[in-house]
Amino acid sequence: MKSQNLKKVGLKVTLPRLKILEILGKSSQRHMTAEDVYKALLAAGEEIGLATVYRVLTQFEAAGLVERHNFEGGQAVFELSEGDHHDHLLCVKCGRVDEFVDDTIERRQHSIAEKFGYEITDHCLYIYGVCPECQEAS
Amino acid sequence: MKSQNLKKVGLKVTLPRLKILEILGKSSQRHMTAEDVYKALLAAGEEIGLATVYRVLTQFEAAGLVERHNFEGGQAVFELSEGDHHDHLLCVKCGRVDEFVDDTIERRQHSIAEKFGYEITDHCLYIYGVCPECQEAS
DNA sequence: GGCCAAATGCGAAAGATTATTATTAATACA
DNA sequence: TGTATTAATAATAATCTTTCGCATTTGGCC
Repeated sequence: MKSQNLKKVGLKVTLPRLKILEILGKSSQRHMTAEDVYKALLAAGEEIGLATVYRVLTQFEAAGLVERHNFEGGQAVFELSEGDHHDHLLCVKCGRVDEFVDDTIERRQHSIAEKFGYEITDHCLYIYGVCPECQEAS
Repeated sequence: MKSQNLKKVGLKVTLPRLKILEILGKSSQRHMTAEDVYKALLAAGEEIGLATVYRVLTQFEAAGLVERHNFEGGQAVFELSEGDHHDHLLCVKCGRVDEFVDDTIERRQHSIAEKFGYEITDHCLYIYGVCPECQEAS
């Protein structure tokens, strides 16, 4: 039950929050901008303001329910957290996003942070490139 | 000579461009926002508009003279390219930035891109954490 | 020095995100 | 279940970053 997730992190169970969680979970794109979420809500017949979308997404991020990514392009994208950390491959032509995990890289990151004396709070790796489909198309 | 760099990439040698290159090279911070550069120019007595700073930095990026990074925080930061690719460690408390290179990670990235069929155009790795000084302070 | 394309300055505009405030809804608890 | 309390929402305005448009200036070249 989605509402349990909200209660667990100390957020009131409200319609906008439930709907936004639902959109993030059901949409065919796992990575959505606030604007994408807003449009999806409108398409689903929900009258929820863009400001609320931003506010809710920011709260979800603080609560660890979603992750925010600053990909190139000026707009932040949000993705439902599912416990599993992963990194991203992004197509610069079509915007496609692939996910991957690499334990070797993860371990190296930790040893680098250690070497510099940092306590890691977060880390992200973005590989930009041209995906197979877009290579063929050109 | 800085002006050689500009000519080489097909940009006219103008005062704003030279001054911006100079700021990027001389400033104690290697990583500056457009606003930082603008303020540094003012402090140096140069009357160069913010719009010009953005325009010039974008051209420099296209020409490969500088790199733009989308760190957390909404503002892009720019750094003089010096041929050497490197990744970044960022302190979330004080904003300090450290640089590092790790060949193992670089190689893994390429093999991951290959596995997914991507042609890499760019890649960046940001590790966020608390630097040694900020750990002591808290 | 003078011409022409390219670059700059300034102000306005666009785009993304956050703040304000009155109103509404959810929760706790009688 | 009804009500008080408190937090959340809507709507709009504000802010912040970045870009655009156009008149003016400058750099490169003859």
